[in-house]
Amino acid sequence: MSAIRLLVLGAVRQHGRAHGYQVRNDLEYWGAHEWSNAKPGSIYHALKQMAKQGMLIAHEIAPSTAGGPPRTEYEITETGTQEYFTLLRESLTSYDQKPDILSAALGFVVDLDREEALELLEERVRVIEEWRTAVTEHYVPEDGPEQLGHIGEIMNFWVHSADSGAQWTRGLIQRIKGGAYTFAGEGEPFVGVLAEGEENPYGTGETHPEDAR
Amino acid sequence: MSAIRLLVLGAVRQHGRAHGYQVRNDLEYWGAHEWSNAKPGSIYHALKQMAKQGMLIAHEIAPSTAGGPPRTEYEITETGTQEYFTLLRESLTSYDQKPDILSAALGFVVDLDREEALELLEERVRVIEEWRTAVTEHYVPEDGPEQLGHIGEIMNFWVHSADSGAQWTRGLIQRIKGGAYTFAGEGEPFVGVLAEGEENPYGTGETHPEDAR
DNA sequence: CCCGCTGTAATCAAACTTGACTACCTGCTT
DNA sequence: AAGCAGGTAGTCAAGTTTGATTACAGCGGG
Repeated sequence: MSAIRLLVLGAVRQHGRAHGYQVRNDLEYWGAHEWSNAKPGSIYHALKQMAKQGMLIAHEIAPSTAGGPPRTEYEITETGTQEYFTLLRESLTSYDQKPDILSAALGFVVDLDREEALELLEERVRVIEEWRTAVTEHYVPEDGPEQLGHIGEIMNFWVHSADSGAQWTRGLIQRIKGGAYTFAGEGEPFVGVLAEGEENPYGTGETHPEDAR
Repeated sequence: MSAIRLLVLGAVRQHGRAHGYQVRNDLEYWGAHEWSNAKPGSIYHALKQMAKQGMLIAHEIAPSTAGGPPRTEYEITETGTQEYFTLLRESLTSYDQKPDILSAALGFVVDLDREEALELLEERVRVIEEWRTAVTEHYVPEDGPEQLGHIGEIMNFWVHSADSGAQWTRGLIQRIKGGAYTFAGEGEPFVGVLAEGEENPYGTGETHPEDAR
């Protein structure tokens, strides 16, 4: 699974109704073009695909107030909302060491209630720990890890990343337990989207260092 | 860039001459199907593509000794070798927080000489540190990170990962400085491929825990 | 002897991703 | 008044990835 569907569903949902360019702009605002595959092509493709699959309804809109070709607005359906929460929960608990999935989920974690978020994150820690045990048990030869030579460094790297990920998750759990952030049903939600016309301080301006791949 | 080209080039190079299934088997032996997109389709596609681009030469082979359709053996060219080392150096120094690239490069790091490997890894640490500085400076609003709300956790996560990655790299540098592993030109290289007929202890047997996405 | 099972080897369609490109309008300049 | 820079909105072809499926050979049991 890639992060794009979760990102797009989440963006549309926060707006209630959004066209492609709005979604694209939100994702840029969140920095998603830096750490995920949220490029225009992928976004429009995801919108069309999910409309075809009944997660979004496409509304054709008259040639737009401000320039450009006729645009399509999308609205999330019941199926789409279910899919959204399924993806969100999955992304928070699963450990596939692709950081874009977790990043995307973090952006939406407050759509859950505080208690569920904590449960999912604790599950995440458990999953990472299990993964760690299984990997070390399964991949270390009986006659010691020296057998692996430098190949062992790959495993070493995975395990290090897993430990670091688990530690970070524990920190997040503490912050959430400590009352940080506003979760579902706790009053005025934090608004993470740009209103129509609001300027985007993090738009694709000067090149960011990450571009130096 | 994805890890697949580096993996495939490296595998072919170690064999001298290899057909798709051999490459596929090596990658499985290295656990690459767990942490990268090294699925059959991608491997065969990469072989064909790189043959078209002159990095590999394809030799049609008679219908094979042991079952299956006629197979094609691939041999790396001079261009392919250059590309291999370019990719390898890039993968060691770049920081794109996609762990599969680094993992792949780790598997081949001993194809460089010890001194160059150290230089590249030190460069990697520098790149990560620069990235960290740039990101924190660029993405933290003037009026403090609290402005970001829970969205700030995404950045927090990136930064934590970057720090962890830098720390791990420093550890690796120490181990290599301390004389670990056998690098290019230091005698008998470590053999990380399966000989024809050798059984693969890490083949796709029982499900690994990572499959629980 | 032939049927299904396993292992070897590769292909294919469908989905996804990428990066460049089109098209249109507004406002500012010359 | 022409033109062009810049913002808005989206499309497209080419390339890549995925997961399922095909094709063939050898082997063992009934």
